[in-house]
Amino acid sequence: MTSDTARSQDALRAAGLRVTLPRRAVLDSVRADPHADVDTLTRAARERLGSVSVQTVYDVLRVLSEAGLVRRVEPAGSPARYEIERRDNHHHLTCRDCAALVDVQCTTGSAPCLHPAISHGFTIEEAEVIYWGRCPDCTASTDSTSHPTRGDTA
Amino acid sequence: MTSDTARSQDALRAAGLRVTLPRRAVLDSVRADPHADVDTLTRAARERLGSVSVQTVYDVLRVLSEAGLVRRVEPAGSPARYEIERRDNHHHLTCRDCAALVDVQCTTGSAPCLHPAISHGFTIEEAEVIYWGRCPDCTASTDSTSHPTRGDTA
DNA sequence: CTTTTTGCAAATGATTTGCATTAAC
DNA sequence: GTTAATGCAAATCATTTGCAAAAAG
Repeated sequence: MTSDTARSQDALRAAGLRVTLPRRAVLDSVRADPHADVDTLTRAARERLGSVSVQTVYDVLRVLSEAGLVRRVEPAGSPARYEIERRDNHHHLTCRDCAALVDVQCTTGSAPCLHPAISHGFTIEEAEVIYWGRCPDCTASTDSTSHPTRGDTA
Repeated sequence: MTSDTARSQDALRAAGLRVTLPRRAVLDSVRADPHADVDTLTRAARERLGSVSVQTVYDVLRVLSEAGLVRRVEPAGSPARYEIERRDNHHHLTCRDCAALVDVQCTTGSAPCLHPAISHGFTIEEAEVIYWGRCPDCTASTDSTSHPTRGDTA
């Protein structure tokens, strides 16, 4: 028990973030329940703390995501879910009906592949690939310069 | 002009859908402006029709998506965008700053690949892969039987 | 003429914002 | 002591729902 909390504390320190009870509780909760959504994480954090506001959980998750401690998974049509960032290039398998979400580790090394090593019994209908990055304009204006208003569509 | 509208009319008929002015207008608009969002499509459809309600555009897009005529692209953090379904296994490149969205055609045939043939000048940070399908439970209960409430998390 | 589609208004639900209070460093 | 984090309420924004009126087959 203490070990997990200590681990979270170390992770926060290592990331240069202030160590607070809500941050430790949320990070512990993400570790304890991978793929939990904000609502679930709020309840889990409350069990550890007594009380935390939903907005604080949102704030903590945003900070942890930006710091690279957690990864936000946001399949279209269901609320965002969170997992500990493992930097292992794993992907996700999700159910169109019940929104179940499981990890998939690819066989082909670093490149995503169409047939995941373990399909977990899922019937796979589609592999959705989205490459995230910066467009030429935003890459150019990345340092401090103002970039095109978020929301513009190309 | 007439050719596009006729094409949409044929596509609707072929899909077994009723042909209505809003449906033709929205389908034409998607063809004319790939990756447009609901708001943009509503304005475009209004230019063609005089008036359509936003809710109708939503309804039409849902119907067209279900019929396989259009494909919904929903990168996390920006409103859904739509394109004509081409069934060509192409993927998307999106900008974290301005949400620009462009198509990517992979070189490796049917399997998604990490380095898109044409990067369009984007700085690529991450390849997000989500496999869509049905989990074992939902696969089992696919025919008429009720399935687990949408929203359950695994 | 029967079924589907449209339009409107209101509801929903996840997420963000602004600001005063409190806690970390 | 300063700066940053929390809590609360209210706002936002995309999207859905319910139901009456209109149009398609």
